[in-house]
Amino acid sequence: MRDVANALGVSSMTVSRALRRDTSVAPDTRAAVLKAVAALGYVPDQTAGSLSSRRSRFVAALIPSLNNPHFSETAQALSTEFEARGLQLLLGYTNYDAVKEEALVTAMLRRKPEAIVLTNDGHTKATRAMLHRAKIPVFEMWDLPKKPIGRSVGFSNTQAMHDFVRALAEKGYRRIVFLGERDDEGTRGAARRAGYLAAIAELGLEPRLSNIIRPPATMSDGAAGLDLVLSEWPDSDLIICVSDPLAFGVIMACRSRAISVPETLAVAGFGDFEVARVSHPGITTVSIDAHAIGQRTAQAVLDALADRTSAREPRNLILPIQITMRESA
Amino acid sequence: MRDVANALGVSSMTVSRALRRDTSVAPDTRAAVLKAVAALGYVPDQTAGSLSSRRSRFVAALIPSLNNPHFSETAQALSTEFEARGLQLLLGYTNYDAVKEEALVTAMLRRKPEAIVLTNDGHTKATRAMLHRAKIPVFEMWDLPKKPIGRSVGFSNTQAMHDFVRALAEKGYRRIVFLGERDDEGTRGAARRAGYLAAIAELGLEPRLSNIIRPPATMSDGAAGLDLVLSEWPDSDLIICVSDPLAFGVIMACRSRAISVPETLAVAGFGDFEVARVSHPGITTVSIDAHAIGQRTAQAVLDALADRTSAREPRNLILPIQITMRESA
DNA sequence: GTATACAGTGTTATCGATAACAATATGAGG
DNA sequence: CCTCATATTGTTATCGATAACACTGTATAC
Repeated sequence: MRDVANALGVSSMTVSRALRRDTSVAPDTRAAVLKAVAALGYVPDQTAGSLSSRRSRFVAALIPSLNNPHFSETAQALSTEFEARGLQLLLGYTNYDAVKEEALVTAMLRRKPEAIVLTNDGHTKATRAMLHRAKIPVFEMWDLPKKPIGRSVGFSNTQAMHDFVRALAEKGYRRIVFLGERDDEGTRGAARRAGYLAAIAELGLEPRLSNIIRPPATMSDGAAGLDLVLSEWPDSDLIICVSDPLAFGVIMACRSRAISVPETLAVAGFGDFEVARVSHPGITTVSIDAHAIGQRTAQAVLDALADRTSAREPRNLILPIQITMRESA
Repeated sequence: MRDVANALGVSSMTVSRALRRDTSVAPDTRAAVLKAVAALGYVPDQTAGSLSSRRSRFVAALIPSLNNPHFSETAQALSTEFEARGLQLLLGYTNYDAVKEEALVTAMLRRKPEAIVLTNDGHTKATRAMLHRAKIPVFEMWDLPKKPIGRSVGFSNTQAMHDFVRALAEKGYRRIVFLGERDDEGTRGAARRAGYLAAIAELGLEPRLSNIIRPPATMSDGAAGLDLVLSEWPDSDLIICVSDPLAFGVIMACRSRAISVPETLAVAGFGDFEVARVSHPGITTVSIDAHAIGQRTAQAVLDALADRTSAREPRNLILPIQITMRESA
C-alpha cells in the first residue's frame, strides 16, 4: 500500500480510502489510485484490514456434511448471498457429531466471524458457552432447535410428517407403517416418527412402527425393512419410510418379491432426494427447499448484521414444506 | 491475552507460547496458562496472529459448484485433510465461469491463503497474472490443464473415454455412437468426444457423432437424443452418452419406445453419478474417485507447504479412472 | 570453581491496514 | 475581503498477536 501511495505522492490513508469507496476522496485521486493499484498489482491485505477495523467479513457456517445434497445446496445458497455483500463464508463439517462441532466452533471463533450459522440441534455445553461469550449473532437452520441459542430458520420434521400422513390418509390408506431407525433419539428420524404417531392418533388408526437397525437408513436396508414390516403387519397398505433412500430400497425389494407398488403396497419417502425423482415408480415424498433455507438464513444474518432485526420478525422462521405426490403412493 | 497474562503474573509472550506449543515453555507454566485460558474463556485472535506471523493458515479452493456431488465430495475431502493440519479451507463457487473465477481469486488472495486450488481449466489473463504475483503454490485439480499454472491432480477425460470405448468394443459393440453436446469447445464433453474419436479410429470403426443442443446435457435431453441417434444411425448397437444423467434419459426414452436395453440397444454413461447406480438397468459408466482427487490434492498442497516437494514427483499427477460395467452395456 | 549451554521467560518492534482526529484548501455568503 | 462550512488529504495511534533478540538462572563439563 505504501508503494502505491509513494508512486502517486499521496498518503497511504488516501489509498485506503480510495479502495474502500466509503469516505470522500476526489474522483481524480480515486481514479489515479485504482490505476496505480492495477499497474503495481497491489492486493490489499484483508487480514490487516480486519484487525484494524475489527470487521472480519467472515460468516461461519457449520453443516453436517457436504455430501448430502440438501446441505450442499443450502451452503451454496448461503455462499452466494453472502458473497454478494462482500462476506466470505467459512464452512465446516460436523459429520453429525456435537464434539466435532465444538472443535469447529472453537476454530471458527478464532477467525472472529461476524455471525455463525449452525445446523445440528444438540450442542455441547462448551459450545453454547463459547457462542454466548462470542457475542455475535447465532443462527440455527434446518431443524427447529428445542433450546434455541439465537434465531432459527427451518421447518419442523414432526409437523411435516404429520401433514404428510394426513395427506396420504386422505388418499385412502389406512394400515400405515412407519419404517424408521432404531436408537435414534434426538435425530430427525425421531421427530418424523413423532409426527407420524400424532397424525395416526388423530386419525384413530393403528400405529405400526417398524425399526431397522441403526441410523442412517440406506437403500440397502430396504430388503430387511420390507421383510420386517411384512412379518409384523402383512396386511399393510402403505409404508412410510424415514427417508427416500430407504424408500427406494423398499421398492427394489418389492420388485424382487413381485409385490406391485403402489397397487399391492404403497411406499412413501421423505426429503425428495434425486433418487425419488428417478425411481420407477417415482417416490411420493416430502420436498424441502434447501436453497430457500440457505437464502432465508442468509437474509436473516444480513439483517442482524445491519441491525435491521425488526422486533416484528419471529425468532423462529418456519418455512413451509411441500408434499410431492408421485406414483409410489 | 493480556488478561490471561496478568491473571498469572506472566508476560503475554508466555501465554502466546503456551498456546502454540511450539517453543519451550515450562510444563507447569503451560498448564497454568491453559487453565486460565479456559477459566477466562479467552479465544485467541487468529487475525492478529496471522498478521504477525505472516501465516494465514488458509488454503483457498475454487470449485465450479457444490451441487455437483463430485465436487462436493472433493471439497469435503480437501476440508477434512486440511483441518487435520490446522488449515482452514476457503471455498468459492465459480459456476463454471472464468470471469467469476477471477473475481473470486481476487477476493481470496486478499485473505493471503498459503496455497490455492482451482478446478476449471481456462482462466482469464488477469487470473493468471494475479496467481503468479501471489507467489503461493497453485494447484489445479480434476481436469488436466492445457497450460498448467502450477501442479495438477486429476485425470484425462480424453484418455478415460478412450479406454472406455476400447473396453466396450471388447464386449463386442461395433456400431458405437457418441451422444454429446453441441458448441462445447473446451469443456469436459469435448475432451471425452476426442477420446471417443481416437479409440474409434484405432479400432477401425465408423465414427458416429450425435450432438444435442447445448451443455449441460440432462436427463430430459434423453428422448431428443435417442430420436436423433435413431434417425441418423438406426442400426447402432451402443450409445455412449457424455454423462450419466443423459444416459439415464436415453434409457427412459428407450423404455417408452419399447426398445430393450441392452439387448436391442446398449447405453453407457460417464461419471458414475448416483443415478447410474439406482437406474434399472444399472448404467455402465466411468467412475471417478472424487474423494481421492481431493485427498491427493490436499496431500500435494501439504507437501508444497512443508517444502517436501521432491523433484521426483510429477508436476501432473494423473489418477486412474475405473470402468464400472453394469447392465446397460 | 569457572566457562558454557540451554531452558525458560521478558522486552521491543512490527505485521499492514483503519479509526480518529488534524490540517489545509476551496468556495459561498455577506 | 473576511468568515465559515465543506471537501479533501494527512498524521498518529492502534488493532492483538508473534518474531527476534535479550536476559536470568540452573545444570553440565572439565
